[in-house]
Amino acid sequence: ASGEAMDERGGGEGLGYVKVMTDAQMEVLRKQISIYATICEQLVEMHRALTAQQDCISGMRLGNLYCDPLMVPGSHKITARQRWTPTPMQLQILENIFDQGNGTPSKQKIKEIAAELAQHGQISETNVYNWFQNRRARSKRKQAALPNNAESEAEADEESPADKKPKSDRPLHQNIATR
Amino acid sequence: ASGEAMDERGGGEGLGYVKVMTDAQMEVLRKQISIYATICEQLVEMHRALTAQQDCISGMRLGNLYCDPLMVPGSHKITARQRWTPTPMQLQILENIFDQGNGTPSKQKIKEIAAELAQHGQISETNVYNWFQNRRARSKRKQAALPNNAESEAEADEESPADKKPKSDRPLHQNIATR
DNA sequence: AATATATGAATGAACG
DNA sequence: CGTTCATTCATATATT
Repeated sequence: ASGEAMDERGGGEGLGYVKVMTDAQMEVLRKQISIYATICEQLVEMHRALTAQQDCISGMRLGNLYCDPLMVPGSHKITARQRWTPTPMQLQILENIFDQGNGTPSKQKIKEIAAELAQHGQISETNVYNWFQNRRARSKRKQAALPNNAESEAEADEESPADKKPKSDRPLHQNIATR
Repeated sequence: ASGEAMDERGGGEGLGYVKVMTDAQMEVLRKQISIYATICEQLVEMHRALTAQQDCISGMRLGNLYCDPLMVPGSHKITARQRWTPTPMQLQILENIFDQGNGTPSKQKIKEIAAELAQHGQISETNVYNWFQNRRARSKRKQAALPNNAESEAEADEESPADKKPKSDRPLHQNIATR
């Protein structure tokens, strides 16, 4: 039970169930991701091609901030946030690194990562450090929190076979233009 | 998708099983899609900005790739996630506990509370944890609001178990430039 | 229905 | 490091 204890949301009725997807639904999602991945790659490439020729339009760089790839998360960059929010691209990269298993990135590593991420948006080494700290802590917490809850009287709420460390599941399409 | 999971694993047993995903897995996918969606949006926008000046480079239009397709309706509606909603009974109990002043329900307490609430409806420890976090944070924020107003703030450690959901101040920052 | 508000959940940063 | 705080996001509910 409590497979993903720290993440499950109570459904509604007291009936203990595991929310699941059918193969068909899964297929839809897979396809969606695939489409996005493809489009992203194409767009990134296209962008490269375009910017490569931007030189001829010397004056028109839109300043230096010419909508650099995936700047600013939610929307456009107009809103100055006080706290850092990783851009999708940054997130992708971070997740990738995290999934590689090498736990606590050394100070040196942090620097490198930050440097790379800086190409995709504003970021500081502290941000990277915090991110890894949080990521790890939360991943851990998720995995815990399921030992005992047999005290639920009369509730046949116990099962959920698929339980594991939620860490190693690779989102089947993780990498795109990680550069 | 040929419907069911009749692929590998010959599963001769008459009971054809359905391959499914847990909530956690689903969440991963959802996030992935979300990220891609965002990246796509930004890339497209970026592309638009660039092509706007492309006139001098006429030959480089790359056709109309614009991933305008059915997806990316601005907000990725791929997977509407539902959230836990406390039953009146659960809410009552939670409020009671909260009003008892013990500001920080330790993990152990959380477990107990969750166990108790489970008798009145589906719930998880995370739900309880979140509830307290939010309750406290919002109670606090409310206090901080309108410091110098004729309204005296009979707040904090009052009782009134059945009381809840007072008026809200003005967050005034919900959505920003949402396209 | 469209908009506004309430509130569960996610998460960057800070604390001990 | 583990835990907590503060802020933000997304969705459920209420209001028009």
